[in-house]
This record gives sequence, structure tokens and C-alpha cells, in this order.
Amino acid sequence: MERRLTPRGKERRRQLLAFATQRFAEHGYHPTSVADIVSGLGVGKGVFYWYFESKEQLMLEVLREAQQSLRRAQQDAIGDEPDPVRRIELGIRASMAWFDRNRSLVNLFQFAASEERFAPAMRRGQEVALADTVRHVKEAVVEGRVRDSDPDLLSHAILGVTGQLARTFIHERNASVDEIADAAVAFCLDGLSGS
Amino acid sequence: MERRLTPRGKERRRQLLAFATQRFAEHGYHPTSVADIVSGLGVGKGVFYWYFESKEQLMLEVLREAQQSLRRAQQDAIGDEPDPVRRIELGIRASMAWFDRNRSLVNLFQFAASEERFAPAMRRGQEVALADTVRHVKEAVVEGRVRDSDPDLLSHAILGVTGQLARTFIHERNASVDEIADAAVAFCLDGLSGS
Amino acid sequence: MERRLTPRGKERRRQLLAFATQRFAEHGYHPTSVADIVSGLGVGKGVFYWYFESKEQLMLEVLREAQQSLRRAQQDAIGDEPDPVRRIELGIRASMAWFDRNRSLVNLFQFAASEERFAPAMRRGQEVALADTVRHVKEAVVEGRVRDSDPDLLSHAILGVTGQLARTFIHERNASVDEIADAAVAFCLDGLSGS
Amino acid sequence: MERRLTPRGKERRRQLLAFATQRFAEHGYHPTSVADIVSGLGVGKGVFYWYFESKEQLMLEVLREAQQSLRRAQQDAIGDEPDPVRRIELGIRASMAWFDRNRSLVNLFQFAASEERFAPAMRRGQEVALADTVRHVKEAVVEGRVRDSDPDLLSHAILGVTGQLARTFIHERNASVDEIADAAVAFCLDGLSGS
DNA sequence: GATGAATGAGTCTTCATTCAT
DNA sequence: CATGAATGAAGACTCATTCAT
Repeated sequence: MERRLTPRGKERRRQLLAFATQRFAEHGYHPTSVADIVSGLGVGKGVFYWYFESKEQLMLEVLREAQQSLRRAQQDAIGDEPDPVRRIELGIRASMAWFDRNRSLVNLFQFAASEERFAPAMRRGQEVALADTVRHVKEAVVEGRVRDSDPDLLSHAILGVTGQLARTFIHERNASVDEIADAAVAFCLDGLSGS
Repeated sequence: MERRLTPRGKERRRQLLAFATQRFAEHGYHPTSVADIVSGLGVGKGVFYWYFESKEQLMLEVLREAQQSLRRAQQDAIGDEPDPVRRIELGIRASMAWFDRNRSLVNLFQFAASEERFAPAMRRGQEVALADTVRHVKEAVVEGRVRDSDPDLLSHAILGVTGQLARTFIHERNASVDEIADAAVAFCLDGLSGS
Repeated sequence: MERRLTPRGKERRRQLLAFATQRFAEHGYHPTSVADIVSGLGVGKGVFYWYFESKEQLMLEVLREAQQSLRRAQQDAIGDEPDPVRRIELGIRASMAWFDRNRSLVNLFQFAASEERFAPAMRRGQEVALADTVRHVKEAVVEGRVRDSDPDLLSHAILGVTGQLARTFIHERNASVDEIADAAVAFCLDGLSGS
Repeated sequence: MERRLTPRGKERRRQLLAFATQRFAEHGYHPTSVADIVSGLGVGKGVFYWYFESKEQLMLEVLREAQQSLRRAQQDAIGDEPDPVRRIELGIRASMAWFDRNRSLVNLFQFAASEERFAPAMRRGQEVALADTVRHVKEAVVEGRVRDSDPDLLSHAILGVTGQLARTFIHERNASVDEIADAAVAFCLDGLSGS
């Protein structure tokens, strides 16, 4: 593999990746056959295997791209904000917005995390994204803005809240992102008790 | 379908359900074939279709049973505790303990939630379990122990924290349940800020 | 695998094996598809995989059976003949007759010997058959009836003569078996020089 | 086809032929794809079909070249030796040496002989090489040095011994060529009986 | 001359489901 | 009730060959 591609080739590859991403996200990995993908693009079956080693490899690439995109969205939102707590908040809001824009990918992430073949890749991706949060949390602890508890645990808790609310209220109920994001932020900062 | 079963028949059915649950949980739904299930029990393929309409129906039943079991564990733990906040805490701890005892089912839940065919069933099950929490939250709000925010959102947030920590730290890292439960409870009650 | 088969099942298996043997022998391994085999028997594709693990395993079984059959023919012909030189002769004649009766298998043997996946099996089978010849040769050497040379080499030479004459004159030119067998025996016993 | 090639074109063609020969010999005809061949040479797929009509034609050419090379080796070794028996011996030794130098081609020959598409070509090639031996044998018969039997049969027997010993002891066991050649010569001249 | 791209029929294999016994 | 047998659509993947550029 590792082909040198002409511009036209690169374009085809992008097409395939994009189309497959959409299909995987909307119909699921298993229900989407390679035949679906190529016929959806109106090309021969061989084209797929010219650009990708296997359906599995393609999926891995889809996941990688999506995770990168999510992370970039978070980083873009955070910018160089100096306040670590504010950075956490911005991260949550950015994630929620991304989830909103990429609703169907949430499902795909969930599936991937549950399947032996893709779980490791998901884990790796999450660890990267998590490391950012951990950094903010640690700084906030130093500043005395957050109680001194295992930053890994705290970060995962944040992630859990964000993910669950996104899944439930955005993906499934079509709610307004901002409200949900507000709720997530509030819960993460103050829990049930409120300030 | 809806057969009247002899005691021996009921036993057979239970066996199939139990074995399938284990297989689905450990290897996944797709990788577990009906042939695996019946040959694992040393019976013919006809047996399966005598007791279950299809693989899909079986899965649905597996999911229903598991969700019931989780819910029962929560209710048993809560008993008739009068303090609503304490009830929330007991619920979290009971869930965490159940996740610990049924590690592999967590994966199955995640898969089921991501697959069109099973997502509705998962949703329904979760709604039932969530209704309990919502009740506790509402009471706590009335008592002024929890800030007055959408109880549905709050409950989902709790669920998100619990689920994420369970998945990450129990299922994947083999951590001690109690510590994780403590962390989940603390986060849910006080968020990042601490009391 | 390793199924317990009903009489009907055993019959089917035999059918498949026999039909596949014929096809492989007449058309070759690669040109014969699993689809050819099952459709030739008028059964569904699944039937094949009910009885055999893979096309490759089937081929291995075909080869094993054929080699066994050849060896049995040799042993039957030799019986308990006391004279070792006569035993060699009987072996050659029996082989030649078998090659005649199973012309197309000769080709299959040749193919199998040339293909990495089947060569080891062929080698093992040949070693078994060769051991017999080696025994006769050794005895004949002891009796002074054959010159004292490496029995392994001598045995292979015998095999080479027999095989080549069979391939050329029986398989390809449809010659009379007995004449060819006479020639092979004469050459093996006396070489070019004659007595 | 039948292109007029520039010197550079001829060189390309030779390269392709040489590389394909090596691949076919080492990995087999079927397992070697056209893509393997061209990518092994770092050229595009079009190149292949510029110089060769098809994979099959290429194989045919590979076989022809190899058979020619073998025959040339035999003729070179024989030179103008007047003694026909000696010529036979020299032919055997030359063949054995060639088989040693081109071990992997032996397999390819065997495969080709077993495949309908290539068998005729193999046969034709062998007939040519055999005609030489037949000539020597006939002369030897006239001189009374070899018993008066069908020269065709005798020649094939010689070829059978040589081929089998080469395949077994050189190709598979890495034995010394000279010893094997000695054994082949001795067997051909005197059979089992010895002089 | 040469390249990368595209084709599509064909390969082996899997598996939920049905059925005769 | 239960079994082993059978079905056949569907799946992922391969590869010789052709073609536009």
C-alpha cells in the first residue's frame, strides 16, 4: 500500500472516505457493505481496494479523522485562554457543538468503542483528547479552583457528562445545543449542589 | 411463538439465554453465531429456533434481562431510604457495583445503543431506570438540597458520569470499585468545585 | 469441525469428495471452484462448508485418499511374496496399473507436488510409499541380488522411472499398460545395459 | 503484438521476463500477480501489457526460455563426444547440474506440466530435448552397447530417473549434485543389478 | 512509451434461517 | 422436542485486463 496518488486519485480517495464516513455513521459499520460504498459512488468494486487495504482499515481511518476533527474543534475554541476553568468550559462547549454538527458520528464512536477491533484506536484517540483536559484540571487544582482529586478521574467525569448529554439530548431529541452545553458546564463545575 | 413450555423446556430456554448472554457480552453480538450458541450447549440448531424467534429477538431479551437486573440492583440498594440525596448516592454505588460484576455487559450495552435495531430497546430501558433518578432529584430539589434545574438533564448527567467512569476504570483498567464509586458520587454531588 | 454424521450425511460427504476428486483431477485445482462442485451436485453452497472446512482441506483429503489407494494397490499386489526383487517388480506393475486406472490423478499429484500448500502432504505420502520399496531393496542387497548402493536413491530412481513412463505413455499417449510396465521393470532391474 | 522495440524497449522486456521468471519459480504462477511483477520493477501496469500480451503468454515465454537454457546446457556438455553412451552420461550430468543451478524452476516445470494451458508447451519442449537422447540411445543400440528396446521408452526412463533424483535430492534436500549425478548415471546404465 | 486509475466478473467463505426425519 | 442437513443471499476481497491522460 502507500500509493503515490495523482490529484485525481487523491480526490477519489477523499470521496470514498467521505461517503463511507457518512454511511457508517448513518447506517452503521456492519450494515454498510463495500458494495454499498462503491455503488453509491458509481464506481467499480476494485476502486475501493485501490485506495484502501480493507474495510477495517478504512473504518480506522474514518475514526482517526473524526477524532482529529473533534480535537481540533476543541483546541480552536480554547485558543490561548489563560483561565484553566474557562478552558474546561470552552472545551465542553466546543465538544457539544461538534457533536451537534456531527450527530451521526456519535453513534459510530459508540459502536467503535464497543467492538474489539476498533476499541484500541478509540482508546488511543480519547487519551489524546483527554490529556488536554487533564492539563487544564491540574492547573486549576494548583490555582485552588478545583478540589484536589485525581485529575484523570475528574476529566473522565467531565467527558462522561458531555458525552451522555450530547447523545441523549442532541442526537436523540434534537434539543438546543446551547442549553445542553450550559447544563453540562454547570453540572461539571458545581455538580448537583450548585454553587 | 409464545409457547407453553414444560419445566424442562423452561430450563433449556434459560440455558440458552444465559449462554448467549455470556457469548454476546464477551465476544460481541455479530461475532457470535447461532451455531456457536447451540454447539456450545451441545444441542442441535433446531433447539434455538424452538425457543427463540430469531437471533435478534434473543438479543433483545438478553438486553431486557440485563437492564432489569441492573435496575433491581439499584432498587435493592436504595431500599426505603428516606433521604433523596442519599438515594442518589446509593443508586450510583449500586450501579457501579453492578457494572463491576457484569463488566462485559457494559460493552454489550454500548454496542446495542449504537445499533439501530437495538437502540430503541436500550432507550426504553434507560428511561425506566432514569425515571427513578429523576424522582430522587425532584424530591431533593423540593427539599432545597439540589439546585433547581431540569431534573432530566441532571439525571442524565449523573448517569453519564457513572457510566463513563465504570467503562474506563472498571472495564478497562481493573480499578477498585469503591474508589471509583466515591469519585463518581463526589463529582455528581459537588462537581469540580468541591463542597 | 469433526462432525458426527448421519448415514445420509456420510453419503453426501462421499459424494462431494468423489465429485471434487474427479473435477480436480480433470480440470485442475484452481480452475475448479467450490461453486462448480456444489452446483455439479445440485446442492446449495453451504453444503460444502458443512462437510469441509475449506477448499484447501478438501484437496488435502483428496490427495490423502488417492495416495492411500495407490499404496493399498501396491501392497495387495505384493501380498506376501518372499522374493524381494520380485516384490519390487510387482510394486512397479501395480503402480503402473493404478496410474492407468486413475490417469487424471497423476496430473493432480504433479500439481500438488508443485504447490507450496500441498507439497508437504505429497512428500509425506511419498515417503510412506517409498519406505516399502526401500525395505525390498535392502533385503535384495543383503541377498546380493542388488548392488550395494544407497537404497533411498535406488528407490527414488525406480519411482522416477515408473512415474515418468506412466505420465508419458499412459496419461498422454494411451499406450498399453503391460508393455510400459515391462519396460519399466526391465529398465529398473538392468538399466540400459541389459542383463 | 510483435512490436519493433528500441534497444531500451528490449532491455525492459528482458527485465520483465527475468523478474517474472524468478517470481514464478519462487512463489508459483498463480500466487504471482501481474501487479507483483510490475511493482517489483517499479513500473506502471501499462508497461506489462505493452511488452506482453497476457500473463499466460509471458509464462509460456518463461517456460520456453528455461527449456532452451536446459537444452543448451546439455548440448554444451556433450560437445562432439563420439561415444554415445558417454554422451548419455554427460547429458544426465549436465541436466543434474542445471537443475541444481535452477532449483526453483524445477517446481515451475512440474506445475506447468500439470496445467492444461501449459502442458502442451512443456510436452513440445520435452520432445525436443528427448530427441537428442533418443539419438544417442539409437546409436548405442547399433553399437550393441545398449539392449535393443524402444529408444523412446529408454530415453524417457532416463529422464524419469534424472528428474526424480533432482527433485528429491537437490531441490528438497540440498544434497551434493555430483553424488546424485553418479547415482543417476549408474542406475541408468546398469539398473539395480549393477554391471 | 508509460502511468495510475478503473473495471467487474469471479473467488472463497459465512450465517441466519428452514426443514425432513 | 430435537437433530443434522440444507439453503442461498450476502460478504469481503482479488486480479487480469483495459483505458484516459
